[in-house]
Amino acid sequence: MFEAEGRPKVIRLKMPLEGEMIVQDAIQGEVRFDYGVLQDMVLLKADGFPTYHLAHVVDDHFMEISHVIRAVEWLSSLPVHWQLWQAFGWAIPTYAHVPVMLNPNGKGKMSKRNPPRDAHGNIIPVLVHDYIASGYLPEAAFNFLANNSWNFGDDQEVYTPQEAVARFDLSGINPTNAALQIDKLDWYNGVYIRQLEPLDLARRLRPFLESSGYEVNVELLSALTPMLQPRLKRLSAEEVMAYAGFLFAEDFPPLPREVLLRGFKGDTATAGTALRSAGEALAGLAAFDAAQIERALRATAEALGMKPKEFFSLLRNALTGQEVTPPLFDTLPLIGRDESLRRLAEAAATLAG
RNA sequence: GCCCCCAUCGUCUAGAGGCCCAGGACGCGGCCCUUUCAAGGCCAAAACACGAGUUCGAAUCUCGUUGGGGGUACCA
Repeated sequence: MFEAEGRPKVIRLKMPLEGEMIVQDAIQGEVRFDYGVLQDMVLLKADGFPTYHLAHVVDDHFMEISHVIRAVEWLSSLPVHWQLWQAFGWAIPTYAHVPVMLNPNGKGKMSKRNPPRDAHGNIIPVLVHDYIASGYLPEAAFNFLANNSWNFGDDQEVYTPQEAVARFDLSGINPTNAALQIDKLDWYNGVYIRQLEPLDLARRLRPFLESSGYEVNVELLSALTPMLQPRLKRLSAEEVMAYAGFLFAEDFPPLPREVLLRGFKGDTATAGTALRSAGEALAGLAAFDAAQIERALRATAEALGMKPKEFFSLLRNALTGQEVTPPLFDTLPLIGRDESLRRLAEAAATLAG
């Protein structure tokens, strides 16, 4: 009669009206549902296409799927699927409903539709791809994720996928929903960055610098990378520049007095003397390498009766213009002897004038 | 509303009745190292949601409450 009237029709799965259904889940254990509250779900829509429920069971049967692993939000539809398997008379695969990832603040599940935000209101990435683009190493992301709702055991936090696979078992998954702790991802990332071969790190850093518009001198980057390695939290031009921007600047214009004297408590004349003395010491070196530079500069500081801290902060100001840099002994060779001497002389001149 | 799942430090977790006045990690605080920043080392603070049971004994078992999450579509 419906058809005669031209009305659309669907095909539903008839569920028992009463009784209790017991399903098995590898993580949640035995779950019970009253048939009374379960609906007759649509299997074929009016347009003739199957719903997920039908497609899932039919597809997975013919694809010989052994384990269905999905998030707990699917647990509610498990009875329908269970009933379908039984209706078809097919063997039911192992179901495992894993906990969902909660937003970092623990409120609501992670979703790209409503991305979480940090304390500053910035969007926190949701897609794995976005994490990679944000400078997180795949190996760090894996390790971090693996430690959510599961753990390696033996109080070991850092491990490889191979090690994890060897130990992993569905029954070891903690059914509790877990909030993502981005701070810990940052820590993992640092751990993995430090484990990289320096040249590998340099290679991975390069595209991030280039996409930010920096021209990369491969030799310089390779020499710089070991200094960056213990300091970087992520692969990002921003972090690299925070430490070594002075090596990437187009030119190095004269620095104002307040920059040159930043953090220095002594008088200007003393500062000027220190810079000139450092220049003289460096000029006389047989080789411009870290070991010789360190020996010469420490001797100079001692001769001047200055504490290393005040002496080196003056040099850092004059040579880099930055408050934070990798250790000077290592970075000076990257600046080069001539340019280093030029910067020291220029700074001394500024202070004298 | 109804149904389902979950519940240990701020966060991720260890813990499957006595080994726990609860262990590890991140973060936080302090100290050491130190030319700045990191890294590294050491120390500290920090939790069994609550209430009833069961038991000689409960973070571990049961029930309830509260809280959180999810589902209630001709979406996945």
